[in-house]
Amino acid sequence: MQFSESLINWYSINKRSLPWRETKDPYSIWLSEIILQQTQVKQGLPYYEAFLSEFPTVFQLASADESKVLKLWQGLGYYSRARNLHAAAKYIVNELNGRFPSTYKELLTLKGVGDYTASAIASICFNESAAVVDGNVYRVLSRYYGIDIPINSSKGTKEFKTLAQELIDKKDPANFNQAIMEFGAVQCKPHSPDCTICPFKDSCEAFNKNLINQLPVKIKSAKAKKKYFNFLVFISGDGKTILEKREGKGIWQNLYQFPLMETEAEMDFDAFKRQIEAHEFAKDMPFELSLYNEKSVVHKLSHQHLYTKFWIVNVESLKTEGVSIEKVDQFAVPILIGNFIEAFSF
DNA sequence: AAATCGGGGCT
DNA sequence: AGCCCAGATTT
Repeated sequence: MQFSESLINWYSINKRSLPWRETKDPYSIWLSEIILQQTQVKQGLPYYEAFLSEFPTVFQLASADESKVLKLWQGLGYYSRARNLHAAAKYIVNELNGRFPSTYKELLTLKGVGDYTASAIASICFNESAAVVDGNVYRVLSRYYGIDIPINSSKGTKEFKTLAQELIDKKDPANFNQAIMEFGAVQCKPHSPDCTICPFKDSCEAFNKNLINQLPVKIKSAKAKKKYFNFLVFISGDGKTILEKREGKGIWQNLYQFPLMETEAEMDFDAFKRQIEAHEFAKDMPFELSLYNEKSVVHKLSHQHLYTKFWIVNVESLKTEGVSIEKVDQFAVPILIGNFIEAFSF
């Protein structure tokens, strides 16, 4: 039996039961693929259910406000996915009359849809022989064929795509693609896979040369930089606080946060009080400062470690409009802020 | 080619 | 602490 055939056979026996495997509706598949980018099934599953329930078709998604889409996405991370999902939905409804793109090439024109996602939708929904190459596929192919080209080098990206495209079962691209990914997720796991029960143990290069733990090879990324975040949690006498929308570049675009003061180092109470006394907002505005967390909350992102303190600033009244405290939980916020709001409960 | 963009889970 | 996850986009 050929590699592809064995793989599909393995899949038919071992595949997990997942909601997006019960449909070929391109909108549903698209939604699942965007949610699952760099996201484990367990984490993405409740979001998939929530989105499909709130927005059953691309038309409802297109009609929604972005703020609502981001609120539903809250906690999942990589928020450009939500913004691009929404923009693409509007494009499909307004420019394509709601007709979903049906080829790899057309799918690539959607915001947030790259090589992997276009291949996934084209194969699963439209039977196109476009090979997917995700983290699972890199791992399975690099081990089975003993390929040590770094998977995140430009050469590696091309080579693995070419190899996957050669292997794909053109009679059943949908099942081949899902089979190789599922095999990577369930059997050919990153850490200590049980190779003794693997159907490919006889022909797997990495297993037979004892290279399972060396493959795949990946170029290391730079270490995360430390940042020091100080959030000002205003509380006014009439029960309001301040939330600001994050604009421009950087993390958490279009999400809300308490006014942020970033510092070069961790701030203690006296130093921070002096700093904000000198700040614009404090002019003719008496305030009482207290520190919510003496120990910084460390929020770890891929490229930043955020050392965070929440400063409670009690004032009589706000200079700006502000937000009623009971409405705070209607805003989409980073989970770092959301956790604070939940714990503090005003 | 390298950096950026989240958050959770696992070792 | 380091690595991975049904990657895409920008620099």
